[in-house]
Order: sequence, then structure tokens, then C-alpha cells
Amino acid sequence: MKLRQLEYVIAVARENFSVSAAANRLFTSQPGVSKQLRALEDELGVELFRRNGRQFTGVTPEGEQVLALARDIFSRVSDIRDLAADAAGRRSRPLRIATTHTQARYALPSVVERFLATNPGVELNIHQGTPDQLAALARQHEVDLVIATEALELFTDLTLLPCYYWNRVILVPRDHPLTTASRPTLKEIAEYPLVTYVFAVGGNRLLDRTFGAAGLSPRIALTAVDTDVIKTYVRLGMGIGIVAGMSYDPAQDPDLVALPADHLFEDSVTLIGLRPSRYLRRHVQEFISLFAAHLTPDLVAAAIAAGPNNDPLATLPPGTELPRR
Amino acid sequence: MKLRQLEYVIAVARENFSVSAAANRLFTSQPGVSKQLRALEDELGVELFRRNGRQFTGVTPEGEQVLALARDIFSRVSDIRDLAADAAGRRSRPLRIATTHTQARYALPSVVERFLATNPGVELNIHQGTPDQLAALARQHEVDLVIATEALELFTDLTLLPCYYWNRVILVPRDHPLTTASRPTLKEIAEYPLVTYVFAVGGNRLLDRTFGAAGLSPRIALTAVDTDVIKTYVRLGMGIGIVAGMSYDPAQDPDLVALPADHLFEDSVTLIGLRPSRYLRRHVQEFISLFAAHLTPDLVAAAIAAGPNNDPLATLPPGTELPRR
DNA sequence: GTTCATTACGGATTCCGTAAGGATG
DNA sequence: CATCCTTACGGAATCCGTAATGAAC
Repeated sequence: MKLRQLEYVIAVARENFSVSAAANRLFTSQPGVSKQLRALEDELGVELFRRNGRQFTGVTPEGEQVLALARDIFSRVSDIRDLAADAAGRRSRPLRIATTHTQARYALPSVVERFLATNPGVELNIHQGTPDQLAALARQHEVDLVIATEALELFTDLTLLPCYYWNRVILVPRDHPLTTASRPTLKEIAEYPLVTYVFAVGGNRLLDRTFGAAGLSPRIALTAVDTDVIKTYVRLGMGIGIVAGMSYDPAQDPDLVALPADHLFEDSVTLIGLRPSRYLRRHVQEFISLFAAHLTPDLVAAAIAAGPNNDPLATLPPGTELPRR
Repeated sequence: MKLRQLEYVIAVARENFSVSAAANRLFTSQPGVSKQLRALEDELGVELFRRNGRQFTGVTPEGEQVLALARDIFSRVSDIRDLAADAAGRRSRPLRIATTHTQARYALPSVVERFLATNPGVELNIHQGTPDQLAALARQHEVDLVIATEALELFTDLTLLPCYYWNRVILVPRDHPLTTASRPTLKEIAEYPLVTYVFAVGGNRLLDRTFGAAGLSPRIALTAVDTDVIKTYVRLGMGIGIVAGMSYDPAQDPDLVALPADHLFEDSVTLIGLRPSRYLRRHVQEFISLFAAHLTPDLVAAAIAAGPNNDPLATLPPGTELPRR
């Protein structure tokens, strides 16, 4: 058994069972791949791929298990390379972050600025998406860390660490009737169509639960992944916005008013998600510390070693005060 | 990076950092090992071993991490080989079991008999030891499964599955005063010096807790790992024995009397310990099913996938009745 | 007929083992 | 001086890529 053989198995599975495509992607010849696959199957005494004549059509049950183990092995191989690169002080692979629009637009810029200032050589990739897309990216090992706030049930296989509390504001045009009420009630809000994040409603999330508990079912005018889009429609009078407090800036949005809503909705917590039991590259840890100063290397290492968790706040030492923004 | 190189790193560490010894054990030449080690270090750009001149004296911090990951990788490689051997119906490696004397002597014989009858080709190795030795064997991947009853705190890194409840009897010579009491009290027992298992006392185990809760601190005459040894000293009048009920056989021990003690001590549970997240070979599963019929393949697979656990009974579906013996 | 995997073969590389060299205690 | 790792070198095995072959859609 050779690492190269396992690599080929993974590549062929990834390329929808095309040996040619796998060879192409690996910059090697197709007969070479074919031969190594056969050699591995001979050594193991089991067919790993289902074949229709000479065509590869899928994996056998054994192939499936081997594939899972091979992927695991390559995670570790990659960890070895990463930790060696860290130790040797070599420039390492890009830091890949997956997050939602709100984080990327409002929370991350200052962190990114500081990170790039102290780590000039490092390339930073920010992938933006909806929570389900983030979960997929993390699961396929496409990113080093995920920053998310909603739909935590999608991240059950990750180690989650809490970063800060946040809450919502009600965004209305400057001349809106609601501006007279300094502390609007849920009932008053529910009079107007709402404009909010796609993933904030449906699936019994906080907004649904809060309105539902008050016996209200507000009309959703439209949802967007993007606070800027939400603001646009609020300006057009399509409804009132419910957005993260951090995304309102009086200087940027002089025609809008933000009414506090933290008396209506309970605090949410923004989380970092990491793949458990993996080596954490130095730059990843540095980024985490810049984003959430209380997440020290020791604490993060302990959480990663402990595996997936569904109670992020429990990873903090008792008495830790989480910031809010 | 090659599997062979990682294998060499592990072997050198295992042989107390002797390259020659590692080469010997691997049936290859010493310069070959030396060269591959250097090649790996060159590729990674990090020294993995501490050297004093040309002598290997230990590992560097990076070497330590690489070593841990390499061992992990080889676990999976071994899993691939095992599952392929199972699928191909080849005879697989010996089934290695680590357990205590009481299990090996009284609980296992009938299981082993049935196992060998249905699996004629399989070699069975039973390692016997104290709980701490069992834990060490499991941790070093020397055995496939551990069967233990005491000192569960030593097995925190294993997946534990419950097999059956058991309890103790009081063993006394036929003419002993206690034989007049059909249900002796703790206080009556504590009048006499005790002879029991080494690992049953100390460290706040069940015997300590039970006597302690009654305000008693009995004198321990002697402890042994071995029920047969305990019986010998009971016969000599050195004290009264507290042993597992299953180890008393009226036919074998006509000169001894066993007084029930399950009204004094709470039931203990015998457990199987497995390394989590590892492939479970067919023969291992078969042995488990013979030993504890309620531990079905699906149930065991789910428990292994769930990782280490410290509440074995929780692995069973609700309502399962555990046998007692 | 086009696509795709297998087989065949020649060249380059890698790998292993023996032998010699140098450092350590 | 005995032990142990490193370096040097020759032979064997492996591996890769090109070309030809055969099966499938």
C-alpha cells in the first residue's frame, strides 16, 4: 500500500469515477493511475471500484470504507506537512475562511486589516455563503474555519467556539411611523412587512420562535443574504428591516433609523467552527485570536482535541465574559 | 512523504531511538532506514529527531507531533488491510483479548470454546493482567478488546460496552462462625480480616465506598490478582474472601462455603473496551456477540463511532435488560 | 466513431543492500 | 575499541510516460 495509491483512489472518486479526469488533475498519465489502482486492489484482494466492462461506475462497499479511511489518512498527511511548514517558518497555504455576508462586511474588515499587517506574506481567501454552503465547505475540507451565527444544527460535526454576543436592530426609513416609538413592541413591528436575512426565518429559528411565542406571525416581505440588499428594500419602503446591530452605521445610512431590538430578541452568539482533531496552523490560530481575543491557543487546542461539541459556551473557562457588539 | 518513511519514524521511536534496532526489527538494512529518515526530514524541512552528534537521543517537539499523526495514519492503514482481509474472506490476524484473571478463568472458557468451534482457523491470544496493565495494552494497540470490571477510570480513552451485572460472595471455610448467619451484615464481615482482589480496594472503589458508608474500615489481610490464590488463603484461615460469585463452584470447592453478598454490595458491571473509531474485524465482533448476545453489530458500530464514553449503560437502547451472573 | 480503460514496453528514477568512513563514549 | 550513524556505490525493482489494443456508449 502506498500513499500515492490511496491518493489515486480519492481522486478517481472525486472525479466521478473517471480515471482519465483524475490523471489529468494529478498531472500524470492515465495508464499510471489505472495500474496503481489495480495494484492496490490486487494487494488488498478486493475490488474497490464497481466496473461496467472497463468503465468505472462507482465504488464497492469495501471501496467506500477504504475511501473514508484514505481521506482520513490524507488529512493527517496534510497535517504533518502543515505543522512542518509552520515549524520551518515557511510560508504556508492560504488561510481560507468561510462566513456570511454580515461577518465579511462588518465584523471582519478590521480583523483582516490587522491580520495582513502582522502576516504580510499570507494569502487570505474569504468565501461567502449561506450557512448551508458554509457547512458544505467545511465538510469538504475546503476551508480552515467557518464563522457563523445561525443554523448551528448544520455544524454538528465541527468544534464550535463562541466569539461574541450580538443582537438586532429594527431598520426603518427616517419618516417611518415606528420612529416615534423609542422601544417598539413585537406587536407593533409585526404590523409591517419584514425584510431580513434568508436564514433568519424558517426552520424555527430565533425570529420565528420569538414572534411565535408572542402569538404573532408577521408577514415576510422578502429575505436576502445581504444586509446591503435589505437596506435597499427598506429604503424603497418594502418593509422594515431586522438586521444585526453592527451593520447599521449612522454615517453611512443617514436616511435610515435603527431602533434597538435587544429588548425583543435574545442575544445571539457568533461562532467559529473548526474541524476537530486537526492540526491548527499558526496563521489560523492568529486569525482566531485577532477575531476573538479570549480564544487563546491553549483553549482552542483543547476544544479541537475534545471533538465536535454542541454547546460552544461550555468550551470557555467558567466566568469568562464574552464581548458583545 | 511515503508510508515507509512514517513507518521508520515510528519504529525508531519505538526502539528507543536506535536506528539499527529499528532496521533489524523491520528486516531491512540500517543505512536504508537512516536515508529515508533524512529524506523525510529534508522534505518536511524540520528535524524530527534530536541528535547528539550522530546518536539519536529523542524527538523534537515537531517530531512528537509527527509521531502521533503517523501512528494515527498507520491505524487507518491497518484498518484498510483488516477490512480488505475480512471482505476477501482471508484468515485474519489473531484475535487478541486482554482481561483479568476472573474473566479468563470463569467467564471466558465457554465463550472461547464456542468461538473456536465456529471459527476454526482463528488464533486467539488471551493476555491476562491487572486493570492498569490492560489499559496499557489497549492504549498501545496491542489488543483488540479489553474485558474489565474495575478501575474504569483507567479506560477513559476507550469505548465501553456493558456485558452483564455481577456481584460478590463471601467465601469462608466450612466450619467458620459466619456460616451460621445466612445473610451476614457488613459489620459482621468487618470483624474478620479480608482477602480479596488487588484492584478491589484502594482508590475509593466499591468495597471502600461500601464499608466507608457504613462507618467501617475492615482489615485487609492480603490481596491477590487471582481468585484461586484468594481461595488458598481462605482455606488457610488467613481471612474471609470477597470474590465474584461466578468464581465459586460447590463441586470444585467442597471445603468452602459461599455466603451471598448481593444484599451488601451494589451490582458491578463487566465491560468490553474497544478503541474508538477503528475498524472492527469480523472475528472481534463475533467474539463480542458470543460473550454478550445483546451487543449486536449495529449497536457496537454505533458506539465505536461515537468515541470514548464514560457511561457504558447509555450505549444500550432504552429498556434493554442486561443479564446477570 | 469517439471515449475510456487496459496492456505493452523503454527509459528514468528510486530503493535496497554491501562496504567504507567518521564520530562517540 | 566497540558501537552507531552517515556516505558511497552498484544492482535490482519500481514507476512513469508513450504507444498500441480493446471495450463501451
